[in-house]
Amino acid sequence: MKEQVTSLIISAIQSLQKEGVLPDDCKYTVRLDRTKDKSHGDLASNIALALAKSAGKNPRQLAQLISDKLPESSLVSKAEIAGPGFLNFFLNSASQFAVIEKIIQEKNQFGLSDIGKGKKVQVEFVSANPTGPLHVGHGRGAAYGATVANLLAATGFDVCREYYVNDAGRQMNILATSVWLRYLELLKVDITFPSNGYQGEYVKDIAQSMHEKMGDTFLKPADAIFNQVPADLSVDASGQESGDKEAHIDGLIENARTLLGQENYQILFNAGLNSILDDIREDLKGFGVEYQEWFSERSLADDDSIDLAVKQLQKSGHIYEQNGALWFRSTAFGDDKDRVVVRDNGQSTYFASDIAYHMNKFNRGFEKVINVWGADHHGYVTRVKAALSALEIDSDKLEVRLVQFAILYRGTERVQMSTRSGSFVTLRQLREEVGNDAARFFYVLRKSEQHMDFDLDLAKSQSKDNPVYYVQYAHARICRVLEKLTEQGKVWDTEQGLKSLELLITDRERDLSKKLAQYPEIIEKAALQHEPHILAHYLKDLAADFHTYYNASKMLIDDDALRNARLSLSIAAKQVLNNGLLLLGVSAPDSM
RNA sequence: GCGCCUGUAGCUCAACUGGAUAGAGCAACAGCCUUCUAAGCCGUAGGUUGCAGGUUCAAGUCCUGCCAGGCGCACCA
Repeated sequence: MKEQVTSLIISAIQSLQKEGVLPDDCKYTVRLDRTKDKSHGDLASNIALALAKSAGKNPRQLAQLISDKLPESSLVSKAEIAGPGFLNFFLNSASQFAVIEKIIQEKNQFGLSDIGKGKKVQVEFVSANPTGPLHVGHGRGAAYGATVANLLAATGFDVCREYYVNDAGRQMNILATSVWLRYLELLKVDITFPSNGYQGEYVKDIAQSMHEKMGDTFLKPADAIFNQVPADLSVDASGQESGDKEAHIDGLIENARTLLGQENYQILFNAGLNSILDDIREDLKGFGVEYQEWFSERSLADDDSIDLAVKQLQKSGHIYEQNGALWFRSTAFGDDKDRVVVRDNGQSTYFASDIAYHMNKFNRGFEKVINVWGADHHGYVTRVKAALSALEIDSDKLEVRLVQFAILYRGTERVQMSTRSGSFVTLRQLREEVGNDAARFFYVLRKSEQHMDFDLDLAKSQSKDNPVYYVQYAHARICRVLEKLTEQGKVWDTEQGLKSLELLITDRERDLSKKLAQYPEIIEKAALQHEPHILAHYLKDLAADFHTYYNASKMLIDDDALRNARLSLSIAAKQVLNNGLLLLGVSAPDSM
């Protein structure tokens, strides 16, 4: 509908160009917006304001000229000039209700489009280190990434949802060693658990199952375990600190490796990794988040991708050596300092893996790559983009979305989260407490870069204050009406309903229908801008329009034609609510 | 100190990427249940968009400088 009105404007401008009123070469894009104010009609364009300068006319004058040249159309009942020179279009009522039939025909296809034209897009999200369960911060990234991916798929992009598994590196060694030490505790070895080890209960669980499976295979005496290990951090009675927690844990890792041998160490390492990764997979799946690809960081070392990436940078002269390490000259691409890619001990850094990983992404042919990262990683954006530029990959093809943290509240009380003690609030706890639907909806209710307050009490409450219930309730209400219809021994006569749409004459009916017609544009906008909150807010508004309508007009009335017309409108609303909620990963219940 | 993000009604947030009189929901006040779920609906009130300049027909939105909050500045991942 928008396109058709836009083409009217374009043809008016073209005829003005022919007459020499407007220069032939003037550049313009016709913008046509939905109006906020009903007195401004249904659609408005600022074209006369934008072209006033190149036409050498004042905006209102130009608007009049354009208006005079507008071709006749059955859609538009009138076009008028208003304010500083806006062109306001009023649609006739038949075209306003046409959307109802379209929705009823297209069902769950309504709102889908092919503007993505099958372009390959990757959305990488969550990608939390497999060193412990997902917490509520990851939940926001999960809900955001999954919804963006759904939106892109709905608009015709070829989407790959990917999780980057950090299955290499020091943190994983700390996990493996933590598991081993907990295992040793089960065997009554007298040890003090390191302050920098993973403290969570889940580590003990992994140790327990390791013990059940392997018996005392990994048993070593305490003095060997702590042999030559620097003292751990400790604080004495006067508050004086001594020792070094980092050196302490590194010493323990070293001893674990030598005492256990490569093979046994690897068994422990994999036990920790697999157990936690399985848990993460299961957690995300339960949250309605599915991936096409779980990409292993370790695989990049195993297949020499990292070496290859470094060599390629070397070849193009972006690498230099200093103090025995290899540095990438990222300052040449706007970074504030150069970065090490291979350490003086010959080990490549995490950043080197990241370069190889991003090279790999673009080698797979993605035309657009979206990384969803926690806001604390924003420092990495510049250097990763620098690496892409150095590899002669267009860094604009990479879009990094930084998701801010969510702060949990119970009413007005802030919920403290401490990672230290291992007693953080996990995503699973959140899901159990408020339910998947509320969690998914709340997480995407805010723009991604907005700090967010997540009120647990509100998410659980069954009232209109809670936007999830509010939207779901609208859907359930319509289902209930249909149930009631059946109880009355009647059926919805689709054909009669669609033929009788002109009986829908109230403002509320027109408002609701207008809202429904907006849905495809909303999906498109939310998808292209990668902003799910646009959809969430829209569904809230749609639900509000429906509740208003429901309260004002009774549907199950004796007048067959009007009843079927109203049912058609409501069923269209139900369909759109259903389609929108599906994209958000939220259920559309038949009853509540 | 440098960099990124944020600052909009008492609170939580929008505002179609520069458009018309800045909008919702809570909370406050005032109404609506012999009616398909009152898990809802309808009003009223609430603003110098952190501050100060600038750009233009037009600025919450763009540029500059301040102020406040968050996050980051490793041969860790």
